[in-house]
Amino acid sequence: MGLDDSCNTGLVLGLGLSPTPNNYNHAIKKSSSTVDHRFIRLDPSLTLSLSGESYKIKTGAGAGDQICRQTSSHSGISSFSSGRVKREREISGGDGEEEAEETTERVVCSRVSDDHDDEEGVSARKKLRLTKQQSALLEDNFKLHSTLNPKQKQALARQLNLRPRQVEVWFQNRRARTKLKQTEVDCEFLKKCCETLTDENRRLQKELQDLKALKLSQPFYMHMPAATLTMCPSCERLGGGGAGGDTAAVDEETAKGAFSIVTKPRFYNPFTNPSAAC
DNA sequence: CGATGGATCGACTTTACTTCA
DNA sequence: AATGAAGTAAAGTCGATCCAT
Repeated sequence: MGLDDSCNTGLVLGLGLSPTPNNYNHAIKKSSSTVDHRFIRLDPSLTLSLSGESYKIKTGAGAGDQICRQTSSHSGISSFSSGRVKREREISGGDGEEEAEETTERVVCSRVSDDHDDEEGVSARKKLRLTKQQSALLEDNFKLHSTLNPKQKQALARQLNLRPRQVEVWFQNRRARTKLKQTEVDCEFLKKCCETLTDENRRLQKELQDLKALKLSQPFYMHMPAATLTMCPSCERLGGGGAGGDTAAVDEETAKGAFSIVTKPRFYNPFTNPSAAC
């Protein structure tokens, strides 16, 4: 398309009705004849993707601890201070924090309680905070495949000491975050495109005005044979015309008027055809 | 072949928790 | 130190879709 890799940032840009590669593995895991259209969409839109996306998990605790260290109880939420949790996270953020960590209870911990998960907690919805280890492992798995089949989910849940549902939710939210992030990147890129095109449009409008003014002030050009006009061969710019405009920008009215200079119809592409450089 | 139910997804929302001024 | 607003992420809900029965 010519828009690809425009900014050399590792972004891959596509435009048109191309399949979005999101969850492609999931889409193609189904029978080849019935590709799930939820994952391969044909959108008439600009698509942009990071070649090596990395998502930074901001928080996390318990780098050195076990995947799940069940502590006090389900009811612990209201009994701890936020300062304590904060400290714990800070401590566990770096390396070699095992010692300090040992002294700190894991305030909120995921646990496997497949059978009677909701019985004790009643309606009090408690918030799981994944440990750093859990997050890292989930992240690694996500890099391998952004969706999980039931077996993978089970295995991962077992490995992480979480419920399969929790693994599933994590992957769902993770995909959502990826998509959101991608949308933001797309948005920024389109904003830049818009700005570039606006600038170019402004420049061309000015050029057009200059040419019109030139046409009015120098009517003798009307009688000059086109062949006598000198032009820059590369950009078709008039060699001795004062305003120095790009004649490709000349509108129909002007084109069929004074300067019978044949110009190639061009579609301006701000990335592959930076006319400003001419 | 159509109906049905379960599984899974994305989209959107709610809520528990954290961070920061 | 306490507090409230804003941000973040886990979890809930809902509708759509696929697939086996």
